[in-house]
Parts: sequence; C-alpha cells; structure tokens
Amino acid sequence: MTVSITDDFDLQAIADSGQCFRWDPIPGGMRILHGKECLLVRPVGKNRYDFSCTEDAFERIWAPYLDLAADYAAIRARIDPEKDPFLAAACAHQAGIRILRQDPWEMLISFIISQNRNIPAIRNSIAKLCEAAGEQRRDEEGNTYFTFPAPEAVAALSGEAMDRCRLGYRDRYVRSAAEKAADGSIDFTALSGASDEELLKQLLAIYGVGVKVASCVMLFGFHRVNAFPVDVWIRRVLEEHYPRGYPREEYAPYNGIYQQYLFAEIRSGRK
DNA sequence: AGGCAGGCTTTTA
DNA sequence: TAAAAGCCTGCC
Repeated sequence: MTVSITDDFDLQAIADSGQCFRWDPIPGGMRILHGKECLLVRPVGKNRYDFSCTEDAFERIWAPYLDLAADYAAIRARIDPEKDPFLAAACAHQAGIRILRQDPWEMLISFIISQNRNIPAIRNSIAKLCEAAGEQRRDEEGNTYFTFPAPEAVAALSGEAMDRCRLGYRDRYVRSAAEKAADGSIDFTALSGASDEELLKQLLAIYGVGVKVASCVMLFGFHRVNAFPVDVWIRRVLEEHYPRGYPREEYAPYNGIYQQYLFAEIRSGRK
C-alpha cells in the first residue's frame, strides 16, 4: 500500500539514530524488523512511501510503531534558536528522526546487550540472538529474516548457543532477564501502567540494568518521551555545549526526543 | 549510607 | 591500542 507521511520521516536518520538495531537497507528503501514483524518501506515520491503491508497491519502495527500520530515538526519548533542555538541546530540538521514505539522486551534485551559496545557490535549480537532463538521467516520478497525471540526461547538456549551470540559478560544478564520475563516476575504489561518514577525503579532492579540502560528502555520500549539517557556522547554534549547546565525542566515532557537530536548531532561529527 | 576503583568480553576503528 | 548508547562487585 502507499502511505502519505507529511511530518518528519527520514528512514536513514531513524536507522542511524541508535534506537533500533534491526533496520537494514534494501534496494530503494529499508527493511524494518520489529518483534516478529517485518516491513519493507520504499520512498516513491514526495512524502509518499510504499509499505509492504495490508491496510489492517498498517493501522494495527506500523502506524503506532512509527509513532505517526505525533507531530515531530511541532516538537522541534518549540526550541528557540536564540536561547539554545546548539539544540535548535541539532533539530534542524537531524530532522526526520522519530521515537519508535518498540517492544519493551526487545528493548530490554537490546540495551542490556548495548552496554560498553559500539553500534555495529550491538547489531551483530542481536542478529545472532535472533538466529539462535528466533523463528525463521520470509519477507514479502522471499528473503529470510529471523523474529526477535520470545523470553522462553532465550531462557532455553544452551550455554554454547549463548556463547555464539558474542554477548561476553552480558550473557548472564540476558539469561536472567529472559528467565524473569518468562516466569512473569518481569511483567511488561504491568510495567507499562507504572509512573515514570516507578518504572525506572523496577527496571533498575533487573540484573545488568543501570541508569543508562533503564532510561533507554523507558524511552524506546515504553515510549516515555521525557526519559533522558545520558551516555558518553550526551555527556560530551553537556560538557562542551552546556557548561552552565542543561534546561531539563524547560524541555519536559519531551526531553527524550530532544536527547535524540543531540545524540545524532554529536555523533554526526558536527560541533 | 553512598561513592569510587577495578574488572569485564568482544568488536571496531 | 583505545574506545565503545555501562554495570557489578568489593572496599572504604
């Protein structure tokens, strides 16, 4: 089906934003993996895209996933270039990013895996985990892909199979989280109803999850768009561009969205 | 109690 | 060789 998207939507910018690890370029577009689902997207004209899904799947899965109901241009426009030139420039340069509504379980595992590693290494481990414990399927064009595995499937992996995912010391974190998600002691449905403060507390109680990973899971898995992950890159932004402090209160409730523009900006090499 | 140093697997540049 | 979307443990 053809979809019209007039708000910010840049496939490459989103793929490069560090929030998703299973977006892959295909000829003329992007293949997007999300949980067990797969979507092929190709731009076909100004603000128009070919989606390899039915209208029903678009309404039910992909429009929510891509957060198409939100107005990112308006969120960018809230920043005053006079008061915060660096963030305003970041918003302008990095326009096209959206915060995806990803699966909480997939985000928990993905960001546990992310710690102390760069993005290519993260993608590699996640792909291997999907191959080891996910289901093999074919996309609309007959190419194979693997679903993101269910908690039970990860918990059931042998030590050897886990080793092949190259998780390093994180393997026990992944296994523990999978066991707790499988037996219900991590309950994503219940967590989705918690306040930001309570959700953070619950996530920090998970073995292998610190403040940085918890913030990413909140932002990308629970769509808590005021969560503000501080990693080495954002730390650099704050030190170099906000020596007198960063106005978190002023940017509520969208701190997480602005964080993404800052992150993309500093990683792009622009100063 | 809360802060800090050191260690940790592997990949990437 | 250093750095990478960090966290845990032990020590003080």
